[in-house]
Amino acid sequence: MTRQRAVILEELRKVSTHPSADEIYEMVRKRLPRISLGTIYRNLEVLSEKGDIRKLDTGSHLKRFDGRAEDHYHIRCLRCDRLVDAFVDLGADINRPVKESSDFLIVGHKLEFVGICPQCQRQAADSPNPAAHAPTG
Amino acid sequence: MTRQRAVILEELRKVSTHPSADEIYEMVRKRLPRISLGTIYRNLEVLSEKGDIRKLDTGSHLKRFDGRAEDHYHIRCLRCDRLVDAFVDLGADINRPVKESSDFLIVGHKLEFVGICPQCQRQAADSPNPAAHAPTG
DNA sequence: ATCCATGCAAAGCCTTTGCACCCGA
DNA sequence: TCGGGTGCAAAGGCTTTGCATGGAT
Repeated sequence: MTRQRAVILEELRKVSTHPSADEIYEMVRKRLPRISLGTIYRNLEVLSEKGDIRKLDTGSHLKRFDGRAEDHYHIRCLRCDRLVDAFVDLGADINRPVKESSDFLIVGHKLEFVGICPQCQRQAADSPNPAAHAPTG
Repeated sequence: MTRQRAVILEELRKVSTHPSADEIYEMVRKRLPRISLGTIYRNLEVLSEKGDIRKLDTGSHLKRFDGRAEDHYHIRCLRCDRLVDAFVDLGADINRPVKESSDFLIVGHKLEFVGICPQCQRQAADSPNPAAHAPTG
């Protein structure tokens, strides 16, 4: 665990904004001005493989990272792309119907809720936006 | 609806493999040898905005397209990235717990199941692979 | 002394975009 | 004639990678 890796992990754990690699780069650079983007990417990869953090590749093309390693879902704002944690209990084993009807060996699922965040709901009063999409996955 | 757009739609509807833009390019090129990748991308965008097809941006970095426009989920193979349809009924409104506990205006969700496809399960006997990831979203 | 991680920069991959041409209305 | 769609090629955004240096054991 190099200093770079430690700082990346620390900074990521400080926030709940699920920053992108580039945003993490900016955060870390304040403490380690000479760090490179490549190092950021390499360490984010290592940390997520170790299970210390999570790489979120659902949704947009831009990958986001989560300092919370325990299982939980996220809600994404369709307007501003804000991503927040959602610690909800869905009440049942969501995989079961698929396990029963498919010949795949199901090991899990990726689920992300989409909606409009409170901030954007307020703004929506001013400038309404062109609707949104439902289940896709 | 230009000839190019029509052929793209036709070819996409012929298959159930959820091809990428590049794969669609190769498919369409057999019928329209002079078509360009740019046209493929532009038309896939238009078609998915019209609701004729679906753009699948869950999972990998590579976008896939689905000729079936009606709501359904997918299962992705962790080993070979194969993507198959899963027309399952989850039995309950998956959004409800989130609607109740979040201040977002929930409009839907993206869900993708992950597992090992039958083909890869067989191969796994020969060369076991390094585990897999569970819920991420 | 060795080995791995770093910094730097270049390359890579997928996708988007500018622009002139062409085709159909 | 007009306007949008096309082909082509270049640019773009994010991520990965090669290589020599550098720090730690």
